[in-house]
Amino acid sequence: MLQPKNKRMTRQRKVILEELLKQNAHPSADEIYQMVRRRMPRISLGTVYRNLEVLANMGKIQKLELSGALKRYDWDTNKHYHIRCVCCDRVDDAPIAPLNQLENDLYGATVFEIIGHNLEFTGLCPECSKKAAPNHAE
Amino acid sequence: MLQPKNKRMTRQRKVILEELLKQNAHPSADEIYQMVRRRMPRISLGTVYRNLEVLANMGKIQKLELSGALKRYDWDTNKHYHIRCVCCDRVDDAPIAPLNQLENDLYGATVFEIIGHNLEFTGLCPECSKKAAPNHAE
DNA sequence: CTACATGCAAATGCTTTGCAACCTA
DNA sequence: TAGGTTGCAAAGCATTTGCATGTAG
Repeated sequence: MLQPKNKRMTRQRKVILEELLKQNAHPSADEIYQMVRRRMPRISLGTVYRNLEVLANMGKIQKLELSGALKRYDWDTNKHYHIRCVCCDRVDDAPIAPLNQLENDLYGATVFEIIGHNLEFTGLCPECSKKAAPNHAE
Repeated sequence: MLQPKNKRMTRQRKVILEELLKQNAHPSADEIYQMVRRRMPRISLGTVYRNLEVLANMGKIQKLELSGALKRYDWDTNKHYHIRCVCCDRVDDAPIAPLNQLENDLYGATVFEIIGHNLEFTGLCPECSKKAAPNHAE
């Protein structure tokens, strides 16, 4: 949580960011570790975790607050929602605009000082949908 | 995940449910364990986890899919949203009606078969709000 | 009776951290 | 050169699981 203020752009930091930028998916820390490892075999998982945290704090990437067990990372720092497959945990962007007025609806109705909100859809991706209903009479 | 079909109402199961029903908050498994332990000192944490899972599958309670590290449990099985304090992790119900039309907006726009959605607000509870801005000139 | 449950302890899996060596600005 | 950073390994923590014993129906 406590981090130095003066951040360096180390080789590791740069490669982690580069690899994440290539992704359309929303990889987990370990998946990013596997990708980075192809270019830097000696990098450690701990370094990946530390750098993802730093990059998120720098605002260069977004740490997704999703309901699954693993944390996931997104190079797209714009506000947007996600949809997660309940079966295989695949995460896509949800094609829906941000609900900007939502937080106003809560204003005055709660004792909390509202900071933000997060919306997540759950569903079945095409692959798992097929698997779940193999004898589905269309 | 795989569970027997014929569920029994054991002493442990009953006490866990009773204690959860008393709560206005949304306790974690360990918090429930602590509460139940006062009445059944020899109950194990594993039993609490197993029973919370069973009770959720029976539809008697709700397992919250929130973004925090811990899973939380709610006796209110009706669809509703929550607001979480980013500072102390306190979770309250969000005073806002379910957005039933939301999933329709996605229909046809995604390759996913939509199952549901979850909306979570983040904010500061009154206590943490005070702590965060002690010299706030109102 | 017997299939389901429990208590206990060990195992799991993701994430964090202490530390000495190593770089980057 | 100083302070941030790394690799490695160990620790942390929530949650799950194997197994022998106990119990509800």
